[in-house]
Amino acid sequence: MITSFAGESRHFLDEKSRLSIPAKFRRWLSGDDAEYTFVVTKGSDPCLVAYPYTEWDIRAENLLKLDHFKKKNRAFVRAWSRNSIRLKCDKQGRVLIPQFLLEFAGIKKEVVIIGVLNYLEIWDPDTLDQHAESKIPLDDDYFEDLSNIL
Amino acid sequence: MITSFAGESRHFLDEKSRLSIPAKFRRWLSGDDAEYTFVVTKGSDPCLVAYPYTEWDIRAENLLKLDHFKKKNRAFVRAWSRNSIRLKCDKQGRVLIPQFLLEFAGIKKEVVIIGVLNYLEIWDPDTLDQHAESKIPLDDDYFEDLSNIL
DNA sequence: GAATTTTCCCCACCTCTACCCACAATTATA
DNA sequence: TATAATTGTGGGTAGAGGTGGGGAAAATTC
Repeated sequence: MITSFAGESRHFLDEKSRLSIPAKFRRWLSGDDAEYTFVVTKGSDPCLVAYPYTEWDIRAENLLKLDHFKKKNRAFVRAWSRNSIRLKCDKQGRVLIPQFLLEFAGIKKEVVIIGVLNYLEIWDPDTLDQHAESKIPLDDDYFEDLSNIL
Repeated sequence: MITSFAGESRHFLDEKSRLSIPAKFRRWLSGDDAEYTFVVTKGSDPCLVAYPYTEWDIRAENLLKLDHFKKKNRAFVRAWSRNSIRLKCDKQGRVLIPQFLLEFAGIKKEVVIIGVLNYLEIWDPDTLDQHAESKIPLDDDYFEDLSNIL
């Protein structure tokens, strides 16, 4: 069994741009570790993604194996790494998300946090609505592929 | 778990050409060691690279294994070694980077410091933009290869 | 050996972070 | 249902971090 997130919740950035991580997610993110450390980065969709630190670390270890004499690899690792921010909740369970990440996701005040299996997604509500509206067509072929794994 | 750098931050050289190493990177660079010693050298890209001393040492050990009867190897090791400068932060967490290294990276006043897993990169912002813009094409084939390790 | 330059320690200042406390709202428990 | 515990949010404040600059010590040059 994997540690998995589920559900969503709605929050607000406070005056100081701090974001409360919902308590249930917070515990999942950090495991039993009381440090509440995790990694936030840009998602493939216009949202932010938060990994438990252990998840991120596995990826980092793998990227270390890439041949750094190849320019492509250096470029990829650089891009991947510079957007990944290691965050720690304060004693109230809040984190300060860097401005450039908030801007990337178009987050102003209101925020939707979605648990997606082994990571969290952090969305601006409007962006999320639009994104969901532009319904990606899930056709028969797609479900046929899915049926192999579900 | 590895000590790994992530994220980036922006700094300025002060009047005396001193560069503040961001506190979070500083701690990672030097491990538990309070001496804040690390090694800076020319990167493979037009930037400077800073290794924790232990990381640099591993590389040095590996280079020792090269066959020194081969001219190419001697030339490479010589170039690599003469550009590697051991630096120590002052009590304010700043280092004085030699002029020839600043020139190599085209650094004038503003600086971007990027954490890349097991080392730091130090860039001139404009150079970095151009370098990122000249997007090394990361095509589908590339990501297909990547998916094996991520 | 004197003069100049370079390096590095120290102090000062301001900003930003993260701790602390507070409290309302919600959820859990008796 | 009443009470207690947890959670989300607000805001004050101490301290850490980044930057600037004076001046002593060390190194270099003349």
